[in-house]
Amino acid sequence: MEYDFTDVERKWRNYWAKNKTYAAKNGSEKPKYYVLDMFPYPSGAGLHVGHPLGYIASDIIARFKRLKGFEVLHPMGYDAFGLPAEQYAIQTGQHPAITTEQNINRYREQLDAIGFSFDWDREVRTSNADFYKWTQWIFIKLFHSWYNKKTDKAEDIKTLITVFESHGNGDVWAACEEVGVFSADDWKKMDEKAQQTLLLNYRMAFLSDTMVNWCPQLGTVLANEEVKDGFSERGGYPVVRKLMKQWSLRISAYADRLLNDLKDLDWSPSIKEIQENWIGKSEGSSLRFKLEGLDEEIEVFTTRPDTIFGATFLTLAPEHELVKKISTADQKDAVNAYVELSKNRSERERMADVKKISGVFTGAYAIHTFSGAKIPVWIGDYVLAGYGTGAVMAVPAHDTRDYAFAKYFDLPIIEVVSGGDISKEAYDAKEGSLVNSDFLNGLHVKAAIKKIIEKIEEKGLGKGKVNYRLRDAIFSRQRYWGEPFPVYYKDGLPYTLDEKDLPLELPDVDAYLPTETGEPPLARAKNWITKDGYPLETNTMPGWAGSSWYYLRYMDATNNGEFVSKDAVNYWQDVDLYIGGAEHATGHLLYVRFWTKFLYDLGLIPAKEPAKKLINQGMILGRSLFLNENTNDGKQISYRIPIEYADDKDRLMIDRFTEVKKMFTNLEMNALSWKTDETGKQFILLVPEIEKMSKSKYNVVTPDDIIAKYGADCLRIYEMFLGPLELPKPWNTNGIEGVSKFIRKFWRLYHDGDNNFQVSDESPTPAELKILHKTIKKTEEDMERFSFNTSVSSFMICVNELTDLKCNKRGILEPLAIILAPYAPHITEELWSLMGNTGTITYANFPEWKEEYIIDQNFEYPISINGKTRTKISLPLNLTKEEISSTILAHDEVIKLMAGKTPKNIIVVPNRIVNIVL
RNA sequence: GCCCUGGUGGUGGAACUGGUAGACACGCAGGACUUAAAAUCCUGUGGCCAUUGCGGCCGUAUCGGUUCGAUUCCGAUCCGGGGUACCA
Repeated sequence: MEYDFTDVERKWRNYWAKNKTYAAKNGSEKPKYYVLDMFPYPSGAGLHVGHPLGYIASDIIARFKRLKGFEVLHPMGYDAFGLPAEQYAIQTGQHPAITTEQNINRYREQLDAIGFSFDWDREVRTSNADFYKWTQWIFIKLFHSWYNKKTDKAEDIKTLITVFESHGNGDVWAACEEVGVFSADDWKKMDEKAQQTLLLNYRMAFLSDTMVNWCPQLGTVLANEEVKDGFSERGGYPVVRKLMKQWSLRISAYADRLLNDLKDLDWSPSIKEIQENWIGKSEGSSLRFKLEGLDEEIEVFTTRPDTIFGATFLTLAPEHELVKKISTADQKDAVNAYVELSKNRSERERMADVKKISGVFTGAYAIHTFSGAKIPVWIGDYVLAGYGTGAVMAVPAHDTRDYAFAKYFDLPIIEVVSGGDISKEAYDAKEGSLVNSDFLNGLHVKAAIKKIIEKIEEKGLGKGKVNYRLRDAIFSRQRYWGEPFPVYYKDGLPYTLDEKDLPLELPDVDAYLPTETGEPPLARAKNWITKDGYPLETNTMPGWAGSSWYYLRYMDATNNGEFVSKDAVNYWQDVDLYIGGAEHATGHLLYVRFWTKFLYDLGLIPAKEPAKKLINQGMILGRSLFLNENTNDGKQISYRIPIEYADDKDRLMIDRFTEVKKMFTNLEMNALSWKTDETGKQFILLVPEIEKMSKSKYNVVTPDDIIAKYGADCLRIYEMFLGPLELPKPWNTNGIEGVSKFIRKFWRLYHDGDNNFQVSDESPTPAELKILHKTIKKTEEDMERFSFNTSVSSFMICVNELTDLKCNKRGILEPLAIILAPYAPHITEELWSLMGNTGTITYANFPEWKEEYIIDQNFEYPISINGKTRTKISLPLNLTKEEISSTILAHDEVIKLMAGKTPKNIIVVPNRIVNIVL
């Protein structure tokens, strides 16, 4: 008779559900701890063994914190709007809500089977109207806000209107589109339409013509981070640039705060760095150049104003507005041809051609601001229209791209910073001193930058400026399965619905496709108008809308009157530990920070960052198997074989070959290298390869199979035992037997040889107490640094040692059950109850370890000679350095090892090591 | 190219602040129990040499440095994973 996990695990899961064991209490007396997982998109494929990795880790922390006396918020929900359900709807006509519901039910079953301690009363689904009501509500807040750079925060648009009414916009410093100066009188004379049009330039959520990433196959625009190398991240379809009227969110207003506040976050250096790069702050100066014979100026942005005397030409982006105006008659044709060419080249082509230099001379000349020299103005598509001013002052000696351009078109190169060899390559480093630079000569780069900016500002030619790479976030999607905008149009201008009319529910449509005229699917809905007859917005919000604030909703998930109550948010504040994949670094994790800061600015929430600590769990990789066939002409063809056809030695036995043959019509049996096993059966040895786990790669392992065979506790411990949480690792079940053995061995500590429960009330011996207390200490320390794999090891050591001592004493086994409970909740509940406790182990007290049980009287010193360990000598702990060295040197074995030599030096580190130098 | 990570037995990994490298587990080999198997238990297991007895040498990607002592710190190189890419 052995431990039967099936019944025990089922029994306790039912108990937890029935008793709402994991319900979190708002406003509890206890200190709070909020541990959150990135909620999943419920795909049709269900969970594979990689998904629960992070959930198990967070669940262990949640359970540990409960034992430590915290009120723990540990919720789960679904990121339920999204493309796959909609694509499926297009193919089958089935409403995406139905597919989504089915998938969620499947996810829920799988999650429940693992024994997570989620508070399911707080479940959220972004596609539920009572959730997206508040997503729409936040959008309305964004629409009615502007970013005041003077106070450095978002404010109600009313404060801006008040200023306009009294002073116009002359003194307003806002994050906004380019707006001309107007006075209070001008403002008052404007009609409603003019005023609204103007305000649209200031709003945090605004409508504008934007160059977007249009994906024709998906029929929608995509955000920058949804595009990889010119193809859509989902589906891998080509993406083109297109000018469209779109909703955008003014995330760029927060660029500096998003960057600065990173330093206080306990997030991994790599995620911080990815965000830093994505925000892309660069400091420099703007600078205007006059054009010869024209009443126009070109403004450039440069981070190296110190190299101004090395500027030998200017380069404009082909899209630059001055291109047409300044081109001379004899260059006009060449310029037009080049502009046309670049316009039609897709992003993809531009990227592929990075190394290919192209450009054309406009015929115009600029006057060098300081030297007065005539310098030519060129066009080149290495200059991007969207960054800085779309124009650069080219300093070929000190910029690699300018250097390549100058070499190619044979333009002059003047060295102005010493230190490199400009005959060979550009010298980009910000080190060295200035030469050939008039009043800057002799200065170091940093000092020169400071001086030249002063000079530029003094002459009124420009000013010190900061530029960001971060673009405003495009917020419309031409899709069905997303949040409808709470927006209608009057006179062609957008207005928001009244808050009391929320939610604006997603209407039914006859097909999930764009209309014949190319409008989004919502244009198909009947009566898609307000009660006053105004047309409603037909775009929907992107996938990341709901996920940008869902962590707040969990705090107060059923509140119908507010997105989250003040009491709830003041108690829970923010997420203490957030666990999820690193692939969300530039998307979700940036947007959720942005929305948090926005809501904070409006005084709606107390914390300005969503999550204090973030851990990115490593991906669990799949192991794919390939069958290699040698063709007659000596080539090799690989077939991907579903892993369920192979045995645990990667062998495809002959009796399963017919099934495989059905998948591949060309597969020739006699072209394969068959081998014979011990029993005479034929098989083919398949070739493994480690890659991402995915349905299409036939390498998915589901948690269900593992749980059926070994139990949920075993799956939980095994996933933790695989290695450090953050590292990516291939899935294999090689070690799972070891974990399963450990669980059975643990069970046997509490039982006699016939599986009868048997725990004694004898007092524990010092040896037993030592084993227990060092394990408590170790697991507690490991928990602090999220080192779950090493904790599992120490549990194994503990159980092994107690087994050796045949210890079955309550004084040891009861605390042991508690410290193991976060990892193996089912078996420990059962043992806890067998030991006579009523109720759950969840809220027991985590035992405290005591130093007195752990410390030894002696320390076994490793004795090294010249740094190499030679022997070990046990000595009492309380000796002085001198006592230790004299005892050691007098020791027989040491005398033998020293072979008559006199030690040159002896290093004694108390309770660590002794090293004798000969 | 640039930035960030990582490289330890046959395998997953441990060694937390420079102080006994390889914990724990898998696998493998041998043994006990059993009619047999499963389960369980015991022994061994980095490499090379010597194994009658101690033992000796090498070893944390490679090369070099700092140190009484380096998987850990520093420099250079190689390889893997991730991010990013005309951002002026």
